[in-house]
Amino acid sequence: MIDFEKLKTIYQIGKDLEAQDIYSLIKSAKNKTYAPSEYLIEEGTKRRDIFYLKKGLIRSFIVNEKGDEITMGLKWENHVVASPDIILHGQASRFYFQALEHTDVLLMDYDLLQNIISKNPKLEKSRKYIFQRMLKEAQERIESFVLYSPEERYIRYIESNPELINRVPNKYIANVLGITPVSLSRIRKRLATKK
Amino acid sequence: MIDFEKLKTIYQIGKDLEAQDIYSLIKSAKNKTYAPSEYLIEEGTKRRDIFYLKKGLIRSFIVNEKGDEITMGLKWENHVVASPDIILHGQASRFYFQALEHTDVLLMDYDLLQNIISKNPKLEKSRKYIFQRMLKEAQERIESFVLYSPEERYIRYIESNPELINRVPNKYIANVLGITPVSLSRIRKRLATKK
DNA sequence: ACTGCTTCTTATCTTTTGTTAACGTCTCTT
DNA sequence: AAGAGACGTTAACAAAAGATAAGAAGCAGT
Repeated sequence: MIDFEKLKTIYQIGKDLEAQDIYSLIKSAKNKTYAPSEYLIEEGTKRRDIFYLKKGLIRSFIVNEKGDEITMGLKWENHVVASPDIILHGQASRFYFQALEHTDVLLMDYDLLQNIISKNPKLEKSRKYIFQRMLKEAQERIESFVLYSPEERYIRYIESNPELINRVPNKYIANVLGITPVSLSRIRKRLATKK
Repeated sequence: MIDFEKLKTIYQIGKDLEAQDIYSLIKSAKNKTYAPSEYLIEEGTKRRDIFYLKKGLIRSFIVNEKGDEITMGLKWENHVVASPDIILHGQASRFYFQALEHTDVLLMDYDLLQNIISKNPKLEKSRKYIFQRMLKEAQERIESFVLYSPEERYIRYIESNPELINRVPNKYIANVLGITPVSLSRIRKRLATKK
């Protein structure tokens, strides 16, 4: 039976695909849904899943020595999500990936995906595109840490992601910016009184 | 005439290549040498060069509104160097890339390289490998900003790159860590007196 | 509607960082 | 050999951030 939902998503990810390529992907990808607070990936997992976010919001966090949860990243619609520990290092994930909203994903095994891509040259363009986009995001984030103060970082973050402030608790945003929630609260007050 | 130096380097980058692939790369790649303080890439450039560092040390920096040079990154042997503005954003480079030591590189046009890779499926493995390595590096750097204090960041940086401290002025390392040279000097003193 | 929990803010205090400037040391140049 | 720069350190002060705790506001669940 044809899963039109899935087909639509895959078609959006990899344009210019041939029927055979699309079929390969559909066969191995799975739709899945997560309720708020459910985990896509838990700490210690080695399952090499990679997720494409169709709808919803995911936070990744790590539990430090003190037992505090530190939010590393926030991802939403059209982002690709995977644990860098598993995919890039081949280790068990130190991170949790948790849905903050009702979240719809398309997921598949990373190695299987890479195999399919390697056997379907047309897909290489998509792989290159996704890697480049991830690198671009990472690069920009590093820049923000090196070049800007926490206050400037916050201004830039909400300016480039204005929808987020209504979807995510500030304490998570503080972590992403590399500061404490208390400090973010003070920054917000400074900015409010300046204007 | 055969350039054995070049051949050797290319062979190290892309293992399992066929003769035709190697020939494609050799034909388009160029060896180049830079003296200390020479620029590989200058601000404003759009030349889509990508460099493989055979020997030497490169710092990338940006000049901010105050006119200060902020060092964004340091790269040395076996790293791949390119301007993210040019390669990932298609814009003119905001960064300078400057040799700090006598530096030997293999360079080629990025688009040409991508073309060659696309036409030589065997090379896809190398592309994937390089992208993954760059992502891994970026990911780890972001982690260090989110999870650790400047002091911890410094300790980790010199522990994982012990050779660097003797090759690079501290003021550049301070920038890379997202702090001022004065602050790094204080951190170094704190660490020295602790022990 | 009430209770409990989470989030955000505010306050206080300590620690760290940024800023600016001065000083010693070292290197390179002339 | 003298002078100029570059680099690292130190000092002094202001500004910001971390840590901890307490209170207010909002939300969820019963």
